[in-house]
Order: sequence, then C-alpha cells, then structure tokens
Amino acid sequence: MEYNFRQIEQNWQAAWKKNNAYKVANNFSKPKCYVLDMFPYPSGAGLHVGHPLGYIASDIYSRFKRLKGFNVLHPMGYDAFGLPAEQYAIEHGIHPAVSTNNNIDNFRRQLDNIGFCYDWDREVRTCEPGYYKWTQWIFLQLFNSYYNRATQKAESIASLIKNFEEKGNAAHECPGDASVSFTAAEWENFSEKEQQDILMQYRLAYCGYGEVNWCEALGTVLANDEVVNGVSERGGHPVVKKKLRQWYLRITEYADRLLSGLQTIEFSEAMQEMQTNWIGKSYGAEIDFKIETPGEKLTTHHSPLTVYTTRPDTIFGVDFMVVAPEHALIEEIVSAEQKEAVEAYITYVKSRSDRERQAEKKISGCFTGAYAVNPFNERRIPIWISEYVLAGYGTGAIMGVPCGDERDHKFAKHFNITITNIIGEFYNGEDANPTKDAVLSNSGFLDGIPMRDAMNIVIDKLVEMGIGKRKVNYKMRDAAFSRQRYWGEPFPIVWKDGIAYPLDEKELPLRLPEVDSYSPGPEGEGPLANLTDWVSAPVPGKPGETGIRETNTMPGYAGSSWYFLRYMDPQNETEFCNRQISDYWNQVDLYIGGTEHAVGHLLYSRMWTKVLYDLGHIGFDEPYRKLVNQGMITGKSAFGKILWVREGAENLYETKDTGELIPVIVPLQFPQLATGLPILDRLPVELITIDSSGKYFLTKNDCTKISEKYLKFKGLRIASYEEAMNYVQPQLNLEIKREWFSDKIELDIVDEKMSKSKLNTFNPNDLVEKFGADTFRMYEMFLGPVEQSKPWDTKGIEGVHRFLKKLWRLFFEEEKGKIWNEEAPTAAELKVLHRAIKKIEDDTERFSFNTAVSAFMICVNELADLKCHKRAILEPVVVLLAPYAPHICEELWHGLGNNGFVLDAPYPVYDEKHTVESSKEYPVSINGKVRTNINIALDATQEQVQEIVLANELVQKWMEGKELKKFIFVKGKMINVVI
RNA sequence: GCCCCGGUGGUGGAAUUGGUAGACACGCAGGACUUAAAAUCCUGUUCGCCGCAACGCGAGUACGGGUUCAAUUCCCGUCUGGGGCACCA
Repeated sequence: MEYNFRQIEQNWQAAWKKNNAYKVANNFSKPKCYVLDMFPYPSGAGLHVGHPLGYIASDIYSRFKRLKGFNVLHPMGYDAFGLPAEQYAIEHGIHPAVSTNNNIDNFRRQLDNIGFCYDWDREVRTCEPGYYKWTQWIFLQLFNSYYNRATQKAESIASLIKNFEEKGNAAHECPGDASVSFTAAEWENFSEKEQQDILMQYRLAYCGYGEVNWCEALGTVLANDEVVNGVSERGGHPVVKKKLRQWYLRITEYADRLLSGLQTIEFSEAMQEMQTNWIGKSYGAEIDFKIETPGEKLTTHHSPLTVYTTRPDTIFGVDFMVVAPEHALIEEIVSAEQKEAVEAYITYVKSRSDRERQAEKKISGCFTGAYAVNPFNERRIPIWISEYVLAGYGTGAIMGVPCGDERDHKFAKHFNITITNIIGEFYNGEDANPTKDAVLSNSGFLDGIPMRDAMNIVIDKLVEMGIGKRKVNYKMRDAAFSRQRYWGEPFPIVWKDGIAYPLDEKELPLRLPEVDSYSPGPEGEGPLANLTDWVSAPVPGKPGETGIRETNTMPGYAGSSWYFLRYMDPQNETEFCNRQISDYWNQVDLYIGGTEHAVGHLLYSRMWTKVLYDLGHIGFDEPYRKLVNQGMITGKSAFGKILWVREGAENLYETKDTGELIPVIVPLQFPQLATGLPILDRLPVELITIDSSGKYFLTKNDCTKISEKYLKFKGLRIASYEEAMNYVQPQLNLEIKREWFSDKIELDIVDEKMSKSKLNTFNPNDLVEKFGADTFRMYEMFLGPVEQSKPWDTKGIEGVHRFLKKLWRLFFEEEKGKIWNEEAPTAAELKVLHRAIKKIEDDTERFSFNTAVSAFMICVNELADLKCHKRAILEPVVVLLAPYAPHICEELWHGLGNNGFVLDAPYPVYDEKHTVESSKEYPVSINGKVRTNINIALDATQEQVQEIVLANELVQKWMEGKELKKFIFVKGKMINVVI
C-alpha cells in the first residue's frame, strides 16, 4: 500500500464536511479557546504561499487545543468592502458585489484545498446587509455617546444633555473646543441647532471640518496610514491637504486607555512600541508669554503667546519663538515693517503641498517683528514663523532652545540668532545637545540645579504665577471615518438644516442602493450623491419633514473593528452579539496576522471594544489577548535581459515597430546598450528551471511554458550567438562572446516581497496538487519561526514529503500491506514516544511550529531505526501529528481500527518515567574546552564525580600533573576542570 | 536623524534559564538495490592542519574589546540588514 495522498485528502475532506466535523457549538459547559486569523480582503489575485502561513499556524493551534479538550472557535470571513473592487467596477462596469463574490469563491476554493478546520457556518462578509446592519448600529452607539472624562468611560449623550440642563457644561469640558462654556439657563435658551452643534463636539462619532488628505485622482480622503510619502498607498496618486466635512471617531479621548491597555495584553515588543509611538503621549507644560510689539511697551491687550514644551527646564535658554504660519495670532502681532515679508512667507507656505512642506530640508522662516517676554528675566525674545512648526500639534507654537535642540540650533545658526548656553560644557558650540543630565547655568534662579529637577520647579513656579500649567499632549489625532466612495457602509444619518438626525435602530440596515455609475458625485462627494431619489429622505423623529441622506460611506476599518464579535453569534438578527455568548467566548485568545495592521485596524478595533464595554454591551475591554505577527514570505524574483523585437524580425535590434513585439532573452553578460536595451525584466519564477547548484536558468522548454501562460511573453525565445553576431554586433559594435550563449540562459535572482505583479508567487494549489495538503502545511511551518520573515524556496518541500512517506511505512508496506502489530512496547520505544510528546506539546503551545516539525522527524527516524510497528507507540504519534497533518492522521487513525475522528481523540499524556535516565554521558572540559565524555550516574555526588573525573586517563593527560584550581560540576549538564 | 529587532555552514534554520555550536531538513559527494530509471536505504558534509584513523590539533556564531570556570546567549564600541517614526516642540 502506497501513501496515496490525493485520495486520502479528498476522502477525509468529504467525510469531515458530511459529518459537520468542524461545527462549533456555543457550549458553555466546556472551556473555550478563541483562535482568530486576520480576515483577508478578497483580492482578485488570489492566495499565494505567503498568505496561508498564519492560517496554517492558527489551524494547528486550534486543532491542538481541540485535542486538549477545549471548545475552539476558529472562524474565517472576508473584509469585503474596499477600494480595489470599486476601482474594478469603474474600469469594467462590474458591480463590486459581483466581483467581490467571485473573488471570495476563488479564495474559498484555495483555502479548502489546504484542509483548514474553519466552521464555515460562522463565516461573515462585511459587505452583507445582515452584517453591516450591526456596523451601522455600533456607529449609532458611537454617535449617541460621549467620553466622560471624570468617569473615564463612554456614556450616553442623553445623560450629558441632562447634565447640561441641570448645571451647564462646567463639569464636562468640551473635547472639540475647550473654550465652549455655558450655564444651564443658557443651554435652555439655545436653539435646537445650537444645542446640536454643541453636542456634536462631544459625540464619539462626530462630524466636523478638518484638513484631510485629499486625493484628487481617487476622489477621496485618505487616513494618515493610507498615505505613504505624500502619495496614496494604493495607486501612488498625489495627496494634498483640503478642508472637507468629514466624520471622525473621537479616538483621542481613548488615548490613555489604549496606552495603558497595552500592559494587559500580549503583543510583541515591536507592536507595542509602534502603537505607543502612534499615540505619542508626551509630558510637558504650556507656557504663556506676554507679547511686546514695536512702539508699545509691554502690554496686556494682546493675547499671550502660548507654547507647548516638553522641556520647561530650558526656559532660560530660549532665544526665539516659532509659530506655525497658520497661527491666528500672527495677524495681530506682526509689525508694520515685517507685514509684507510675513504675508509673502505665508503665501509661500500655502502654495506648498503638505508633501513638499514635509520633504523640505532647507531652513526657512520669517521674523514677525514682535517679541515675547521671558517671564523670569524679562528678556525680549523675537517671534518667528516657520513651516517646520505644525499648527495641529500642541499649541502651534514652540520656544526655540538652540543649545538643546538640533532643529532649533540649525534655525538659530541660519538666521544668526545669538545662542544662549545654559548647559555649560555639555554644549560645544557646534551641535545642540538634548541632554537632561546637565546642571543649569545662565539660568537665573535655576543656576546649579540639575535639569531633571528643574522641570518641576519651573512648572510649579509658572502655575504659581498663573502663566503656565502642566500639560500632557498626544500625537494621535481623531480618526477620519468617512469616504467619498460607493463600496462601503452607508451612514444611518439624515441631514436637515445642518442637523444630523440618526435613523432609528428599527430602520437598520440602511441598504447600499444600486448606482448606475461609480464615479464621484458633485463637489468631491461620493457616488451616492448622484442618486437624488435615494438622497431625499424623511427626517427621523420629524414626521412630514424631508431631509437629505449622508452620502459618505464608512471606511474599510469599520467592519473589521468588531468582526471578531460577530463570529460568536453570526446569525443573530436581533443583536450584534448575544451578551451571554460574548461572555462565554470572551477575548480572542490568539490573534494571528501581519504587521501591516499595526496601527490602523488594531487601534480602531481596540477602541470600539472599549466603547462597547463602557456602554455595557460586552464584558471585556481588550479584544485580543495575544497577538502573533506572522513574518512575510519573500519570493525570489528572476530577472532576464530581454530584447523586444518586431514579429518576424530578422534583426534582433529592430524594435521600433509598434506592432506585436516578441521577447528574446539574451545572456546576462550582454552589455546594457546606450539605447536602454536590452531591458532587465522579471520572468515568472514558477516556470523557470533551477539546476542542482541552485542557479536559475531559462531553457527552451521554460520559454514555451511561459509563452503559453503569459500573454506578455508570447513568443518568448532565446537568442543564439549567431543571431547576436549577425544582427546586433554590426550595428552596435559590441563585443559578444560565444561562451555567453547556450541553450539555457542564466537569470539574475533578487529577494523581494512576494506579489503577483512581481511574478514571483507560487500558488499553494500547485504544491498541494503535487505533494498534498499535509506536506504543504508542514513545509510552511518547517520553513522557520512563524514570526520571522523568510525567503520561499520550494526545493525543501521534498524533505517533508519524505517524512510523511516514512511515517506511512511504519504502518504499511508496499507488498505486505498492514504491518503494525499489538506487541508490547520496549523501554527504548516508550522513551522515543514520550520525549516526542513533551517536545511537541511544549513547542506547539509556544507557537514554535518549526521545531515541532523537526521533533516529528526525529521521532519517526528513531522509530524506523528501532523497526517499531507497534500500535501502542504509533497510535499516540498519530494523534500528536493530527493538528499538523490532519488528513494522513485521519487515514492512519481509521487504519488502526478506530471509529470516530482523530479530531477528538484524547491527546497523549507525557509520562516522565519513560524518559528518566540513570546516567549521563557528561562532557568534560579542561579549562573550558571539551576534551572527553565520561558516563556518570546521575545521582552521583559532587565528590564522587570529582573522583571519577580526576581518575580518568585523558583528564590526567591534560592535567600533566598541574594543580587543580577549581572543579565545576553542573548536575545533568557538564563538568569543567580548571587547572 | 531618532527608536526597535536581527546578523550562526553552500541554503532554510536549531541551541527554551550562561553549560557539548551547527539539531532537523535541503543541497552536494560517494555507495547499495535495479537491465535502467523512479522510489528507498547507507556513509560523509563548518573551515584549516596532520593523517591509515582517531572520542587528533587549531580556529569558528558579522567585526573589535570586556565580564565569567564557561558567552550564539550578558556588557561596551564598530559594521551591516530589516521594520517603525520623522520637521511632534
């Protein structure tokens, strides 16, 4: 009997399906384990071998936990709203729902091939009304809530209104505009519009105007993390700042809890750091400086200049101020002489896109003619404007301390501003030194005080003088939550006279209507704005009145911020998720996905969870207890030198014809011509020959295959020496050597991220077809640690396949068939088994799947050496292996005569008694170098060991009669003789 | 520029707490079986030196130092690869 993996895998996949083997019940009596993959965006390119890496890891862990008696929730779904489908719709006129569903079907076929244990009855698709009904519902929760800073949690807007009616807003500072202040009586007298405008400034989901990243080409606004180097992440279109009405999530109110929550969950160091940086909490002070303008003595009729600084201790080192060019105070303080220059500079800054402003390395700025006054020594400090200060961060104004800040130092040097040294020899006159360890000098009452101590002294003094306060700042901004796009969740909002009216829950879902065209609506609005009938809608709570619907849609991260909850109770039509059920499944125990979602998805989803928790809808406030980031699989891209020639051309160099061009490969040694030919271009790696030395070659046969599969390379062939000599050499006078040419041409290999466009992908289906799903699964794990990025190389897969065949031969022989028996196992066999149990159980538990695979190999190698065919040994091995290679294990499990699926077999229990040894072959070092091994009983005392070792012939030889200085004996490990 | 993580044979990688560096696998070389091939099995494979062989010597985990009886592991410096942030005050 041969290991016929195709038949075996097909049979058992069908049997599992027929018996609903992966159906997960909400069975509250069993201990639970929730294992989640980041659900994919179903792109048209399908899966390549890099995608399933995380899925396989989580699948193994799920199956392992199931064997250990847990009720394991391991679902899969699709993040189905998104730009590419809409882009495709614009280009091909196909409805995004249609192309998305096609892509999903394709994904599903690929996933099924690999034998995952997903409970597909729990599948979610974010684009389906049954799902986005609840995305809209959660949006309404956010809309109808505010963050109560006193209780540090989200509470209902209704309770806030009640508070306003009784006491005004004295107890609740307005997060949208801190200057808003009113009494209960004033509140009562506000119009509905005024009241609603104020409430909007409190809501967790709110509408506002703001500078957003506007991408003309996409006709949409992009989130910060969707803009890369000033261009859109998708498509690389230019992005500029534009003021637009946008929905936002008030995530900044959660900054502190998002930060402190990191301490309660297991995210990698790198991930925690990324989120911490993104939140960007800093401690410092806001300081008010009085302003003196020319001709006026120090007056109070100007508002003070308020700066934010993290280094109040350096206040005596302030040599200039810089305010953002957008700062409101500029107009008020600018002097007559400087007015023109300042206006010119502001015009200059405005003319520059955000991208240019950020990329600028040149120092620029303009003096306003006004001075601030240092409150401690009355020094007059010139106030400048410069583009390097951003209006949106802190107060939009900084105090320049050139001796302590590199950027300020460059600015001072550039404009010849005198630099005050307050840190003595820590400042060398050449470079700023941002130290906190110096003792202050030139600092008035702070002289002689270490900087770290001075910080608090200064702040206390400022507070006492009433001109400053302690201040915590965050880098993070509120998250833009609307897109001028079609393929997303519609907002359940109707506008009337500038007031946003939320739809009643009963009206959800607000379905996405059909449109004729996916192009943007008027004035930067989304495609929905074109549907006049749909846009016009009754105003909720105002019978008889008609308003207009919100035409923005929600961004991609809306649906993905809460999907882990929907899997728990996916068909519930009356709630987003039943509370009893979410109490049971609770947090995701293991979340696996790529690092690219570090700050986007993971932060938003953590915020939504906290809001739902605050409002009492769920019982936990962190969604993911443990996060594992799978590493990227890189692919080898193969580059060949290609000449594109005219069809039927006799002349290799003749390429001007715009007709059909045929690619001809020339040797790599072929000189790059002045005309830019031949062109170095990628060739599809999967169809290229790798020879035994690991070099990549293109053969005639490869050319045929590539030519057939890729339209671009139709007619591909290899240039001959004669062709090159006849047709290239005379025209271009190149040196061409015969030895470069052969019937196979070597290619250049570069490691890069795997992607279809780079032609370096491998389709998992092809490998499954050739070696089977079990081999594929184990090979992906064997490649290396899940979290590490690593190059893909198909060569090694044979080794894993051989392992499975070797395992098979412990049970069956080709001619004799079944060879396993019921004999009692020997001590040696039990030792092999139990060592494997311990190693594999530990490794699986700590996600070290690559070492677990090698432990399986060791175990099977040893059992083969022992010629062990005993059921008592083999059966536990089959169960151990089942999470990794479920199909072959199911076959062997039944082959051994078991009924029921191996999926629910009891996990083998490690018993130490089989692995204990009575003695050990100790490595014996002399002065740290291993010289010999001596077998010594494990229970021997230090004295006995020393006696045995020193008596050893070899040890004596090395000691050559020298004195023993020290005798190191680490029980069970090693011995070191120091002489 | 700042922050974080890494660098181990020809290749992927192992060494979980400072205790025999290179497990396991690929590749390669040689051999067995076979008419032959595939499949399978066996032997060798960090480098250098001596060699019939050795459980023989020396070097060796990017490089240079240090701590220790003992360092891939801890500390300092340099080089280098990857990721994150970037006029963030």
